[in-house]
Amino acid sequence: MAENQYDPQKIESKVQAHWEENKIFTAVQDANKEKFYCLSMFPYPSGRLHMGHVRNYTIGDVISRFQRMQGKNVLQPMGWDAFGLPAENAAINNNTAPAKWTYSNIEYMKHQLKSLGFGYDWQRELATCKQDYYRWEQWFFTRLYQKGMVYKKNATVNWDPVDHTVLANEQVIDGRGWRSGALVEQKEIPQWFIKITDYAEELLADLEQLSEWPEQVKTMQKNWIGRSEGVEITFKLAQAIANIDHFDVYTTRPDTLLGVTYVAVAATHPLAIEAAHTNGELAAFIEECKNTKVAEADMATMDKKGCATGLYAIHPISGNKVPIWAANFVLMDYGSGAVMAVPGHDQRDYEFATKYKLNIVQVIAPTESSDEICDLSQAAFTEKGLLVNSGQFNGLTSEQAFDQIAKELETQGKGSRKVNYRLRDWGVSRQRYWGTPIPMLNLKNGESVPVPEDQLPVVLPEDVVMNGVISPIKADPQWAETEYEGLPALRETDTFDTFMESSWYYARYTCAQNDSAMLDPTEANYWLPVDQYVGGIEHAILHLLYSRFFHKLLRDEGLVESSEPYKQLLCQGMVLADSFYREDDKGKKQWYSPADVETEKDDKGRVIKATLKSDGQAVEFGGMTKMSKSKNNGIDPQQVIDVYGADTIRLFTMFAAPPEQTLEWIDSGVEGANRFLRRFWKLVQDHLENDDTAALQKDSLTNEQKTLRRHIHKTIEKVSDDLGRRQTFNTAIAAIMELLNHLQKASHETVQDRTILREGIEAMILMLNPITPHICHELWGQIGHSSELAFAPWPSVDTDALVEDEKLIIVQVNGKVRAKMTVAADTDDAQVKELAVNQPNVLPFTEGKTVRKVIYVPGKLVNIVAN
RNA sequence: GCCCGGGUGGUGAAAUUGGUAGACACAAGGGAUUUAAAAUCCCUCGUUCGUAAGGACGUGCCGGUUCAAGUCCGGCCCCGGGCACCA
Repeated sequence: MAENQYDPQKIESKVQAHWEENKIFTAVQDANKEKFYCLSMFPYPSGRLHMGHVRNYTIGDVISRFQRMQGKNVLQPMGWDAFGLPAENAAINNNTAPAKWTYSNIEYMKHQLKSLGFGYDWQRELATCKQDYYRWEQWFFTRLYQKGMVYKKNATVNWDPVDHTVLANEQVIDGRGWRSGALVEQKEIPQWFIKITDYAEELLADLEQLSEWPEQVKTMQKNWIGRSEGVEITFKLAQAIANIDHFDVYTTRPDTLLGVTYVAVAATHPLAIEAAHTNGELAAFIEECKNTKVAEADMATMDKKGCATGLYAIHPISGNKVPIWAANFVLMDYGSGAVMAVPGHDQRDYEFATKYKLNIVQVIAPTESSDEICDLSQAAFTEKGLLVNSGQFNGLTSEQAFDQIAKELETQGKGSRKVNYRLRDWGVSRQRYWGTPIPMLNLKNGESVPVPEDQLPVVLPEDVVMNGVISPIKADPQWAETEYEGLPALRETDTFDTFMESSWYYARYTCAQNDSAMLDPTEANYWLPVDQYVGGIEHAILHLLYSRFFHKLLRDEGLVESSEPYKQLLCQGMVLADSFYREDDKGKKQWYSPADVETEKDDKGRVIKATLKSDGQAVEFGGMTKMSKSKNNGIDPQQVIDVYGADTIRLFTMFAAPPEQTLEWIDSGVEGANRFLRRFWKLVQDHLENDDTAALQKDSLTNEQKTLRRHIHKTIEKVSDDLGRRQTFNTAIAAIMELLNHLQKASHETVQDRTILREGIEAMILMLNPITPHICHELWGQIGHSSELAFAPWPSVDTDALVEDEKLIIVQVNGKVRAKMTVAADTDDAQVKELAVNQPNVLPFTEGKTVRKVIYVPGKLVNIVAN
């Protein structure tokens, strides 16, 4: 009997060994099969897998195995997004080196991935922190430099004035440095940029080709790129200052130009800085503006403040003098660092003008209104309309005025039409250690040149000591010293943004071991583009946009032929968990794992009280947020794997919710998934006790047998559609569960009964294989197959089995269900309506009323309209 | 603040093109089996009125379109993601 028990640990290690020995998931080019490249976003090796990883990689594995059963040549690789900030912090906390910490995490997480039974081609494994990977990124960057795609300019960073270091946005908490507690300042430092804006138009236009991407993601990208048509206008200064006699602004509403009553420049704009030399108030204001975080969300929500510069500009059309203000909401890094202000027709300008008592002039009147005056006492009028108070342009519509004013400015040489993008060039410099060294040299004469190809890679030393403040390669002056054409030169000590590595890893997998080129064109062009990409929705903009951009750069370098990297995209919803913290005196938050916290919830499920189990004292509730290292709310799947096995956690994860939906993790329910697998196991064992079967006699089936076969084939039809087209794994599993319920209740008295039961069992094994491959592999062998289940063809639907003799029709009166009736499938429409109207449960609701209309939705529903 | 999602029983969810709201599970309650427990099997399970048949109400809130709305439209509320140096 013991042999008959479902023992996941035993089965899973056996089956995983079988896959490994037989190299089932090793992918090689094959001209006879259609290729299918399935990719899941690679993990940051943070230490252990969390539920978000399990969800992501199970989805990818289900799709890969499903496609393999469709006869495709499947490539599914895995690797490590190994550079990044957490390694530096962990190194400090654990008194180790980032490299050592990272490699040991990779080792552990790789073991976890293998124990979950994911079918990866491990021969293609890569880690971005290894020089055989990043050397090609360095090489490619120098190519981009030579093409003029790379430039250096000043950009703003968060500066910790105590630690003398640059902070990531995440390291700024309530405006203070997370270690020092010092008020963070904005600082301008020189950084490298890649001209993604050169590709803005193509990145926008090519979204059209991505028919298998979620609309939501395409909309987000489109809005991020933010194409607008407007006019760039030159304002002359009334009086030049320090050789500056003009500046430019960009507007999408040139029709409101005559409503400009002031202009606003960034606090760090040269005009503001020059004016501050003789204006103490302004100098103080500029100083104050330094104490904001650089994140856009902070800029948008802060109080809008300004200070008059004392300078004036000449309005390009009216010739009036308008004051120039410095304002904290104008970004120097974006556009020209100056904006024109139309308080009558822009809400932000309106609020600013009201606060500082600046003029508000109406120049647009509502089209529909007979009265040309609109009420500007409460808010700006921001819609388009007819021009007023605009001299020669009065009476024009906003659209006509756009053209006329643009034309006038162009004629006078004071402006021109311009297409503008919200998208900014990609700043790739980071002042951190654990990243790819930027392959540039700084010469004595101030020039910068790329590291010559024969000196690549610039290797990052791995055996270092972190002091938590300064990057080890910045701390060691000798590291940077080198020569260029016989002259002393200093290496760049900044490293790349880690988005650089994740922007091209999908391509490198096609030839991960190649040490003679970035990409092998025959491999890359065989496998690319990725057919299915799976990853978290939180990457919908930045990673996916950078990656699309990089693909176009690779194309233009002649390394790939396609224009887009990812054909189909599935954005899995995040796995969320409660988060809890305590704040210390400095305001620094200490996060506690939900596993260590006891909560009380109100009747709406909101947390009203939370206490730490270890000391019984209160902790603050930080909301339900995405599982992450930084909030310490990742739930470790290892315990579930240890207790129930990989198949159970895979099944439960896929069953809990549709893949795109946010999932609030609760582990009750895991038990149910395991129960299902045990029932499935038992069904097969019971069948094997008497598996005497014969060829199916389709024309001598009883009604019960016909019904069971219809269940089997309807399930195959639904599961094929759910796994293939809809990618709703939860409903596929529900359908298979229903089928198990039917098979369990089915008779196995006759040979014919057992033959149909076996048909159902085989279909179940095949359909569950993508989701729970270990148990399926084992049962496939037990029922007598010697073929490899991973390559078994997907079951096909017998359309004869689907035919139904009768249909269930719902009968409504005025939209409310009053009866249900079963009619023969060939009953004609008039007869169905007649039957419906005369249903005993219908008559009381139509009595005394006139039947106005009878609507029949064929095969489904009759609605009788009566009053 | 801006952009993108989401909100359905005690819980996770289903309803695919506007056509039976709650499939499939979890939890709970009741029963069978067992010396006992585990495991397994059976039944009940949106709220409410009713002995029952059946009725009324019900998909975050308010309003609209339609024979028919969880689904479409308008306005709000709440929750989550992203906002360019977390990955």
